[in-house]
Amino acid sequence: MGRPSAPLLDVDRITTAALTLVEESGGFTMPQLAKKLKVSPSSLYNHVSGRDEIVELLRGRAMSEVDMPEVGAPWREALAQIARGYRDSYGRYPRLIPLLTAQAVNSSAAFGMYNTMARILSEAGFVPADVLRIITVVDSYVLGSALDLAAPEAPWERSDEVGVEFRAALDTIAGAAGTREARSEDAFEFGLRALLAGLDPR
Amino acid sequence: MGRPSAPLLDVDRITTAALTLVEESGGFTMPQLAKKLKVSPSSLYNHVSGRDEIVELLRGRAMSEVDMPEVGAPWREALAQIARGYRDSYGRYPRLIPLLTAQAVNSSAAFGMYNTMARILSEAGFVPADVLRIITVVDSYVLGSALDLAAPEAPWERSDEVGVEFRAALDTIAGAAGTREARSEDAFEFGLRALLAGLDPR
DNA sequence: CTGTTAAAACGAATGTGATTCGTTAAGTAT
DNA sequence: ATACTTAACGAATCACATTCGTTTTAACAG
Repeated sequence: MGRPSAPLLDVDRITTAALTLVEESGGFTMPQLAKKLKVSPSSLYNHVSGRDEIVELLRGRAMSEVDMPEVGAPWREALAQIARGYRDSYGRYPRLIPLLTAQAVNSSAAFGMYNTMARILSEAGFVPADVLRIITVVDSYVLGSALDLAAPEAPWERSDEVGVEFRAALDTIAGAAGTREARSEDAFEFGLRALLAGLDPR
Repeated sequence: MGRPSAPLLDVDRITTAALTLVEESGGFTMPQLAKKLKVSPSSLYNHVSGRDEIVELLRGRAMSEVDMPEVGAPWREALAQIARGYRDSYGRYPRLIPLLTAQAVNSSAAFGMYNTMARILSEAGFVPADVLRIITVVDSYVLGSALDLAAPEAPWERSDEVGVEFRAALDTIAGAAGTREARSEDAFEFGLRALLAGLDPR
């Protein structure tokens, strides 16, 4: 067939198609991707180095949409805003998360976030060792919450093996009609508040 | 060759070999597993339904080693102990974690933990809705921390793109000679304390 | 223009992985 | 003994990631 007059592919189209596939089916393969793009699998390698690079592109796509707080805001608010934005950027594409956790982070988009958090915490009066701890903790909590959001269903969806206290807790969600997604967000917000409340520059 | 006089395989041996492979190489494939067991790949299917079941067996192996606090302990202590044990059970096999996050939870080992947490929190005076929130939050935090532990290296191991405050924070770990593993645990402990400090039965 | 180079598609081929199936031989119950 | 089940094997199938050689054409230098 030879080279087409107008290019059929570019990195952006590949990324978008991959993201669509992930959202639809929870994953993607090179043949699937090629099919969606009406192209043969090997053609993809003219634009990306391989499957791993596509995963990194997806990470970049998800992370790009985090916005930073304005300077001067109270540190708890600022930190909460970053954490929320970070978590939401994952929440937009829940099924993407398991793919991202399987591979080492390479996106530079994360750096801006780490830097901003470090500045906020330093100005709040935390010592450098605690700054690093808190960044790690927030990072872990956000990632864990994202995984919770991505879980196809809560593991406790089976009525046996559940004790009375747990049952009482589960009954509260049976009444209130909230989606699993909404409950995940509610829990995230609750935990974030608790975490921030428990921090203190001494 | 036909059936051997003594069975070469059983579920336990398969699980152990798979765990060894994961620890050694970060993953396992059916052929690798068969080779390690000196058996042909297809023989494995006489004992397990497939690869996914082996992953679930690995989860069970990791989770089985969490011990529960004695009754009557202060709720913060009890909760902290569970969270630590939960996290340590992952920490024993760090390279296992990415495999587990890629698949839905099916292990009943987690139930005992959820039930115990529900009991502790109820007795501490938390309302059912908050009990569920806290269980979710702790679950997320532990899983996220486990992922942090499993990460091959912190994403900020590149000197460019790092702001001054962040650099100051990073310098604190350059001096003190601690392993990445130790730092991860330190951060986990720090965050756990903050989280529990921020909780209150009202 | 014209000739060369590089880009972008393709199809074929390779290697690996998961899984299934038919066969065989050894244990086990009747 | 006979029949059934268990647990191994090897061959075969199917999907996937990736590489390579080929082809067509766009872009560019003279």
